[in-house]
Amino acid sequence: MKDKSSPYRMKSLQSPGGSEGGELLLSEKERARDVGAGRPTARPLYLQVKDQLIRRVLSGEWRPGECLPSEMKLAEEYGLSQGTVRKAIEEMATEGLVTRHAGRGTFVTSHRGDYHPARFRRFYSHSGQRIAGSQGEYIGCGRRKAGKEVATALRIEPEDEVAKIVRVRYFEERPVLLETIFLNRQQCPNAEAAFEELKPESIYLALEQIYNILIVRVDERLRARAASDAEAERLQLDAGAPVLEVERIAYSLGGDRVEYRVSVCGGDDIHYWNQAD
Amino acid sequence: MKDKSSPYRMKSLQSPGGSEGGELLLSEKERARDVGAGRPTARPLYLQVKDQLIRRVLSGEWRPGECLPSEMKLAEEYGLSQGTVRKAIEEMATEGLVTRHAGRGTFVTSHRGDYHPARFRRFYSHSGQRIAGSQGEYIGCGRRKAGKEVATALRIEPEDEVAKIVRVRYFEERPVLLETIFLNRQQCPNAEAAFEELKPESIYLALEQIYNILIVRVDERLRARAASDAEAERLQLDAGAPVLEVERIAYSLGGDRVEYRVSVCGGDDIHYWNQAD
DNA sequence: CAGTGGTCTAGACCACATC
DNA sequence: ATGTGGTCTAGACCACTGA
Repeated sequence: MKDKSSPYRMKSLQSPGGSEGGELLLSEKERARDVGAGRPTARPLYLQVKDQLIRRVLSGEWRPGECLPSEMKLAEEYGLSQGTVRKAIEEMATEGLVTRHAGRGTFVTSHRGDYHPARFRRFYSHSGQRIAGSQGEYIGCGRRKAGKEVATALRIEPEDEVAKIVRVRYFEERPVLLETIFLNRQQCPNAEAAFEELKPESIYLALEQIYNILIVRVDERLRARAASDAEAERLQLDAGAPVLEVERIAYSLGGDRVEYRVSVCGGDDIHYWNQAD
Repeated sequence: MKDKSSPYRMKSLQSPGGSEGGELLLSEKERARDVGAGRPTARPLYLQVKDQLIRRVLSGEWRPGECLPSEMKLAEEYGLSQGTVRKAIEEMATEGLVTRHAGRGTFVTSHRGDYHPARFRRFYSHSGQRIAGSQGEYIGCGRRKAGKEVATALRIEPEDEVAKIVRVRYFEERPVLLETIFLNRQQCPNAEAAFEELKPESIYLALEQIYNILIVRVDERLRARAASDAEAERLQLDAGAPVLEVERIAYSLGGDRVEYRVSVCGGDDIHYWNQAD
C-alpha cells in the first residue's frame, strides 16, 4: 500500500533460470551483511518483485485477460520463497492490477465485462439506470494540435498532435451527455482512425485491445456552469441552461496521462455518482 | 479485501485468558475434522479476528487515536499465531480503519490532522485551494421530523427526529457553498445542541469526539441545476444561476447511515474534485 | 489427478521508537 | 534494553479448477 522505502542499490541474488525478468534483487538481510550500518535500507524484496511484475505486464509479456505464471514458478524464477512472491501479487490484486482465482491462476485485469463492471462509469439517471449501453453516437474523430489547455492536461507540448473524438450519449431518446475526448497520439498512434472505424462503446476497453494500455486511475474536476450555444443545441437545452461539466484525466498503469476528456451533462435528472472511502 | 465466505458456525477454539473479545472461533482445519464434507466452509480465522476487532473498536474499547494491543498480545489472547492476527490487522489498515507505526503500535484512525488530511473534502477553488479553513459560518441548528426525503436517505421513519444544521462557507469573502446537514438523532442524541455550542469546523471530527462515531465511507450524487431564490440570495447569485448540488450519505464504521448532507455550490470557479482508482 | 491460490503456523532477523 | 511492526522463510493442509 504505502511505499515508504529508500533508494535501493541492486547487488546479489540474481534471478536464476528464468530468461525473463532478469534483474538483480538485494534482500535487506544481504544488504546488512554486505555493508555497514547507517546506509539506506534496501527496498523490500516483495516490492522489487512487484515493480518487476508491473514492468513485465506493461511490456506486454502478459496481456490483459491472460494469466501470469503461478506463485511457485515465479518464486523459483526469482529464487525467493513463495510467501514473498505472494505478497507482491497480493498488493497488485488489491490495487486492481490483477485478479486472482483459486484453482485457476492470476490474471491481468481487463476492462472486459467479467472483471470490473462499470469502473469509471459515472453517469446515471435519477432512477439509477446507467447512461451508456448502445445509446451512443460518434460525432467525429480527427487529429489536431493539442493547444494550451489540452497540452497542460496531458503534460505535452501545445504543438504536439492529439486525437480528438466527440460523442453524444442518449437517455430515453434524449441527448444528455456530450463527450469530447483527447488522446495522446504518442501513446495511441492513429487513434482517430481506429476509433473512427471501430466506434467502440468503451474507450478504455479499446485502448486495452488496440494499444495494450490499461487505464487504472482517473482524476476528475466537476463544476456547474451555463451551457454554451453549441452545447445547448446539441443537448436540446435552452440557451444558458445549467450543465454539469466533468474534466477527466486518465492515467495508465505506467502512470502516463493518456486521455483528457471533457463531458458536459445536461438535464437535472441525470447525475454523477461517486462512492469514496 | 473481498469477503466471499459462507455463513459460519462457531465451535471450539475459545479465546483464552483475555476477558476481552471472548467469542468462539473455528478454524477451517478444525471444521474439517469436526464435520463431514460438503458443508459450508468456516469463515477464515483472520476474518473472524478482523470482525471482532472492528466490533471492539465500535464498542469504544479503544477510541480513535488510541492504540490497540500488540500483535503478540492479541495472538495470545485469541490463541492464534501472530501471522493470522497480523493479516486481520493489515486488512484493517488497508481499509483505513487503523494506522500502523513500526516501533510504536497500531492506532485507531482518527480524523485528526495527522492521519487523514482532508479525506472527504471535495471542494476546491479553480487555483486549487481547498474551500474550508476557518471561513465558515453556522446559520442554524435545530431538530425536526425527518420527512420523506431525509427518512429515505437515512433509512429511518419520516416521523423520526433528526438534527438539522445549516452552514455557509466562503472563498475570498464570497459565499460559495451552502451546506444543509441532517444527522440521525438516534445515533447522535442532541446533536443540534452540541453543534450549536461547538460550531466545529469538521463535522466528522466532532462526531468522532462526541459520539465515538467514525465516518469511513460516503456516497454522493451530483447534478447541475438552477439555484432556488433562497439559494441565490444566500450565495449572492442571480436568480436561476447554475449551481452544483451534491447529495451525500455518510456511513459509519458499523455501516450505519449517520449523515445526509445536501451541499449547493455556486460559482463556476469552484469545483468538486474526485480521484478514483 | 495435478496444479492453483487461500489459510495457518512457527520461527528468524530487522529497523524503529521509547524509556 | 525492551517491545513494536516489517520482512522473509519453510512447510503444512485446504478448496477449487480443469484435464
